[in-house]
Amino acid sequence: MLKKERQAFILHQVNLHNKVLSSTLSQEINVSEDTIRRDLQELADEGKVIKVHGGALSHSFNQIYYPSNNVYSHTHKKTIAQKAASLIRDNMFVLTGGGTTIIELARALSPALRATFISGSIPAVLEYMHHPNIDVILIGDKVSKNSKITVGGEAIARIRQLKADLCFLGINAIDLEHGITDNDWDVVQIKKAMLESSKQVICLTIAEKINSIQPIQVCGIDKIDILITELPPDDPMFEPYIRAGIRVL
Amino acid sequence: MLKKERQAFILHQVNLHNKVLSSTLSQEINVSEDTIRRDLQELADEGKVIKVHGGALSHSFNQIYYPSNNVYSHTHKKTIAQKAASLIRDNMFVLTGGGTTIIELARALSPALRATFISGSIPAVLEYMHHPNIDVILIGDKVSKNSKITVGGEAIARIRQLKADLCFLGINAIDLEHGITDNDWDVVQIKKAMLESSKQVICLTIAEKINSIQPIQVCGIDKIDILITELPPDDPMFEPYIRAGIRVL
DNA sequence: CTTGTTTCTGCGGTTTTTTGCGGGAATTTA
DNA sequence: TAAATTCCCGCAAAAAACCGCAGAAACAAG
Repeated sequence: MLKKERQAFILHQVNLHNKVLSSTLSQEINVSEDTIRRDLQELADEGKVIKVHGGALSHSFNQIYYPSNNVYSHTHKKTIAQKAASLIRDNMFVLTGGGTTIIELARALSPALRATFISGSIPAVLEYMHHPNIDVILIGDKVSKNSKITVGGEAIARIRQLKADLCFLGINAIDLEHGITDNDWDVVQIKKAMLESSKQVICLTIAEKINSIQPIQVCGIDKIDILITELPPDDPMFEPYIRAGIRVL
Repeated sequence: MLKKERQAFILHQVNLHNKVLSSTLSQEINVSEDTIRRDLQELADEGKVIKVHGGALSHSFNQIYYPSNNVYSHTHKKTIAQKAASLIRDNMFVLTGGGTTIIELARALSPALRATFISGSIPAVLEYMHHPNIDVILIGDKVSKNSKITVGGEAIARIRQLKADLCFLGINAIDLEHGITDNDWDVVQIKKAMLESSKQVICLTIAEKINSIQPIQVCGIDKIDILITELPPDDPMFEPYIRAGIRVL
């Protein structure tokens, strides 16, 4: 069998099944695994396949990746994400909501981190999936198209069964008197369940949203353990919150 | 034998078999391999064949095996998706797996369609979310990074609670004797649960995967109600499947 | 028909390509 | 952490390609 012919066959298999194993191919074509590996390397150099440990993947399958950079207050959210990521230790169970700040958190995670992330947010799960050492648990239920998270009784029941180490919530409004508030009934129910099911509750928000109010309450400020914004923790804005027992980062 | 005559014969062989070996040609025509090589070189310079180490290939070879299209068999999958979409009626409950064909199905849905889609595939759910009148139910559990669907006992238990009208499965291999087969244990478990939880099972695949085998069995062909490929249903390839009681579209 | 020229072909020797294999490094998995 | 895969590097053997070259064949013209 000619080399080109063999490579064509391999490419065919990759495109057909989205993945191939070097061992299987070497048996099918009756050549050594080294040869297969060299072929895969060449095809990968030409951009025809994606070479991975043990075989290769189809390029088209993995290409659902969108770098959304034009997010409001993007740099602010990045600094928030950095601070939040520093709280996560190996082998922790982390419960997260949705929202752009959480997405940034997902991107800020160290590749070396080994942890389990649980979320009902589809964009967040997409990001977690790209990390090498993170286990991702998706909470199922009806998908809310606005917020892109799963909502409903089933999701809440699943969350109630958990006891996570950390819970990260991107919040829309926080105020001393009314606590965390939001504007979507279903999402609020999920957030409520999440913060009840976690040992520590960490709220992420840009400073703009501090001291603002939305129609529906998620919880009082007494439930919050840590508050993270893009500002340094000694900003005078935070004084009343710190007095209320919240740690600010 | 004249040189021109010999080259004409070689070209004929190349076009006939899509490939020739210098060694066999030299035996057939009774000339030295050097002569064959010189002939192939000339034909290659004229653009008649593609010379490779050990022989030569026809141009159609490259057209067949190196498709210029970005996504492999993309147009095929679109026609499959069209046929599949035509089966869905308003107010149906539809269970779907993952894979590129299912993504195409999601994109082929009429904006006017009102239905409920249930899936554990994250890319598929992303597509369903974009539709105005579709309710999306996400099946939760641990996320398999390879296949981008949720897998595990929790997901299977949720699927078992359902009885959907239709179940669409993108399949990787189907064969009369071995039925539907696949190569990922967890995914196979999910697919098994899905086809048990649906009144009708519809398999989507490009025709190339017909009569191929993968290591793990999903189900026998008796479980399949409808089979959809890009080919017309009267293609002789389908005869044994139709005799086995499968409706082909 | 002969002769000089050009083209073609096979052959020996050298270079390049391809492939399998051994062993150690790196990575994954249990 | 240890065991098992898989990868990577270099080597060696086999196959194929390349390079001249010389003899054979073809061709043109006197």
